[in-house]
Amino acid sequence: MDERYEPAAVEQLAQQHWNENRSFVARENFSGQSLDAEAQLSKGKFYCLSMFPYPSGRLHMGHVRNYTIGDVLSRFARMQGRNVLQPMGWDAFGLPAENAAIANGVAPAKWTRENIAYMKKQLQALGLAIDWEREIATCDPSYYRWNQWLFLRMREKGIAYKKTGIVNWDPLDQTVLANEQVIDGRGWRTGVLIEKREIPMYYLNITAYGDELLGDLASLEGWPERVKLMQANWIGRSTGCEVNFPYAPQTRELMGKDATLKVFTTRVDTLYGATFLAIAAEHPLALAASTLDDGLKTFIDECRRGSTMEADVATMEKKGRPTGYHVTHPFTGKLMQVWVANYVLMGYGEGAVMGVPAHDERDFAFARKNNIKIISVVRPLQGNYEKGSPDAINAEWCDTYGEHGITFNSGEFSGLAFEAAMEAISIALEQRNLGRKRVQFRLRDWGISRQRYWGCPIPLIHCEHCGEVPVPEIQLPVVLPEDLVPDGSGNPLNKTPSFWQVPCPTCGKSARRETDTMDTFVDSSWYFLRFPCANNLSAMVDDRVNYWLPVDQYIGGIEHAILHLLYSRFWTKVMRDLDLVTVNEPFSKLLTQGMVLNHIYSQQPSEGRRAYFNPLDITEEQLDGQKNYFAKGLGGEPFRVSYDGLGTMSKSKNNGVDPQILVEKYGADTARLFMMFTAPPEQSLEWSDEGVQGAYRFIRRLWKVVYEHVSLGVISAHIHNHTGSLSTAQQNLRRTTHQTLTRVTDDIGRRRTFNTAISAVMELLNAVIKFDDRSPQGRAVTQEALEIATLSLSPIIPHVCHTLWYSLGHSTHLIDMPWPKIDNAALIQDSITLMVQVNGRLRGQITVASDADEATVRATALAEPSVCKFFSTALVKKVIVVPRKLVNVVV
RNA sequence: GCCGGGAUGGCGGAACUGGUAGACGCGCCUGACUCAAAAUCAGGUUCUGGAAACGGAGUGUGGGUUCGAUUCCCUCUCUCGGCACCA
Repeated sequence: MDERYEPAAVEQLAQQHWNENRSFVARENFSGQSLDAEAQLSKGKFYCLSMFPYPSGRLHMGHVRNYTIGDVLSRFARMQGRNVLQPMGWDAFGLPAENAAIANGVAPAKWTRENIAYMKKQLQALGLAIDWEREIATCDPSYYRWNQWLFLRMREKGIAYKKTGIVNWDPLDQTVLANEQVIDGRGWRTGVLIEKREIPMYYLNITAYGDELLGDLASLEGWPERVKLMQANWIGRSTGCEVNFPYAPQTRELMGKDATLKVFTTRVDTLYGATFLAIAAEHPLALAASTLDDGLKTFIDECRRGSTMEADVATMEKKGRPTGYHVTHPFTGKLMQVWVANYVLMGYGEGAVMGVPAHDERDFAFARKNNIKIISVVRPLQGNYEKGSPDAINAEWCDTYGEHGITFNSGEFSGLAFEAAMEAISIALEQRNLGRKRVQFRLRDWGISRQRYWGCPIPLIHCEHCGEVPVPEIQLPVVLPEDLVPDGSGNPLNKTPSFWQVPCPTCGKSARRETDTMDTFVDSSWYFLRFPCANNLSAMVDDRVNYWLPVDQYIGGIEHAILHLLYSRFWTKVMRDLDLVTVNEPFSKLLTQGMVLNHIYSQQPSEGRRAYFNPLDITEEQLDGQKNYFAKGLGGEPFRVSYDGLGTMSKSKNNGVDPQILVEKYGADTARLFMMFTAPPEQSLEWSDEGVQGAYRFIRRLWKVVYEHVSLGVISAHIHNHTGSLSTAQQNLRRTTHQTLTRVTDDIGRRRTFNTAISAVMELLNAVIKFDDRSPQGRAVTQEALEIATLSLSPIIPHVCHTLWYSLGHSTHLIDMPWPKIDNAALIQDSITLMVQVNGRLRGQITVASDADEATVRATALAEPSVCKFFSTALVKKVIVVPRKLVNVVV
């Protein structure tokens, strides 16, 4: 064993051993319908999956964190005797490749594949226990052909269908922009005002699975509650009522037809309080009205220019304009104005809402602003409204107005509680054919068409004669040409006739291939189903998928808590309904890791875009009691920049730390140890350069302690280790060793708090250093402590432990070792220390036999001098004894 | 705006089921080694009064429940993630 710890050499040695032995290649042990004997004997499979990365060019710290967590759990499970699969792949389609093409003129395919090659090397340098033989990239035709194949199956079943959708249109570049490419309503490259366009798109009917996606959340016991809650709120199932408001006579005349305006409401109990209707700018009625009124047309155009992002809609000023149309109240027949309002979205419900100012905060504000009548029809369950009736002229909104209460002022439906009112009114509406009870989801169908090049082609052909024709299965995959270079002016596929000029599969006449590609969420919605069968070229999945699925542990960023996870659950259920998989849910356990944060420094130049500076290039100075920050200019002269707080590491904020530098300087083990030690996995992690040094120091200390121990000659842990023959100090170290093992086993296996597992081993190492007993018994106890430290750290810092294991005298390989066993005999303690409080304040401590009864504990506590000086025994009211923890004397 | 998290020393964090607040690490201070520095080792380090013994205060804010609250309940503030075309 070398005296010095040389990470590069140690890591190369371990990785070489794993590679030569193909240590991480997973085997199914699967033959036909039943598992073979070997698999039955083992403790079962463990499919451990970390979210696959987008190949952006270089690994970032979030990746290191994500993949280290997965690796620790994989290696731990392996030591516990599980058959482990830990695969890796690439989420390889997407916008950044097109942006790189625009910036550098390099083809997205080339850029992406080069990035994959580089990042793969980086991942391998981290020593992850990955089965690279199952690697997949979503941009490979052998992968995305199954996107296309399944899309066609969905289309046959009506799950995939076509309707129009709204996109951001840059009129100068003649191109569709993603939301992130629209900044303050303008195109990111052109700076011109963005327009909305309604174009035909393909949708997946995820709302048809709404009830199941919601209901099955309950079965996901291994998921964090907060993620399930977020998904449930996102799905947003609500029971309500559809109400049809008949057109008023003069509106019937204007429209030239007799019809109703349909709305959806969850508060039909407030129907008598409805005083107006509000419709979305895209609503057909709004469009009809705009032809008669130029002012309205201007307003509608303005609304349609506005953002459709929920966050923007919710915060913008609520504006509206009357259409001039009227409808009548279904029960009272009163005339009601129809308004166009910018806060009503066409995509939700019916694109129209009934306005009940007295009982809805948004309607209240709208009515006040536009002088619309306010009528209260629900009173609180108890008492009266605190600030008077909401329809008082000067009333301010208060939340009680929106509560469920008792109806009044509602004709025959007065005096009913919420549920009863909902029921009675909806039945009455149904009888009049003017409405019905209905379930509505907040969840919308999933639009998957993208007017972009770097994605999976949608396998359809448009023929003038035959309409929309699916590409025949035999012709799949529709291969994306890889030599095109987007220039920002629309999808280059549209300019490539060799791609879109095809004969119609049905009639053979000249036809046009669909040039839209699929949302990249499609690619990531089933990749976990492909890993088990990655080498199957003739089917999307095979029986192996049912051996490995569900994923036993899924690990990924909290930012994916809703969309990616919901789409994956949906896709899995669709595949189940097509008899392709048997599982209902793809992921049994989910660990949502927090983001990796770093400081952000920036400066706003007099013109142009804000410039961001890497924290490494920032110097700090105290000036007038305030911190000032400086970056260096091109000539080396410092200039002041502003500090913008903490944010996730990102290219755009220039606050990333390159893990490569870390690995080169300290080695992969230090990088892994730091990431696991600094924060528990679910919390966000603040970057700290000093912390890395600390991790490195710990590994060197561990190395040194083992070195000093083995220089005295190797000794077996099993010799001289019988509790009876050990000194108190020796017994104490053995107890610490097995207490540490107990903690680490629980911390990694159940709690997934790697930081506390590591600190437990640090404490053990500190105890070993203090112990320093060179007697044969002492050295055997030390040997045991160091072996357990090495084994229990091996999932976290596998390379250095690989070498230390040999150094400790073993000829076996660490990677083949099982998790060590806890020796319960070593844990036994004769006496324990209890805290003693007086009136809840800590006043002293006592030591009692560990099996002392309550009376003894009580007596010892009351006799303790540091305690009884705070009271006179006669005044003791109560003594609370918490077994094995504390005594509280109440006086 | 809505939905979901978070807030504990100079810093990252620990305290798992309501029972010793600050484990472990970083940083800093003192000392040892050294011509010196780095590295390493030993000791100290929540604030505050005190020479010490021993007290007082203290887990974002304000309130509540309890013998006892970082932990449970309510209020507010700040902050992070998501909001459907970033992935």
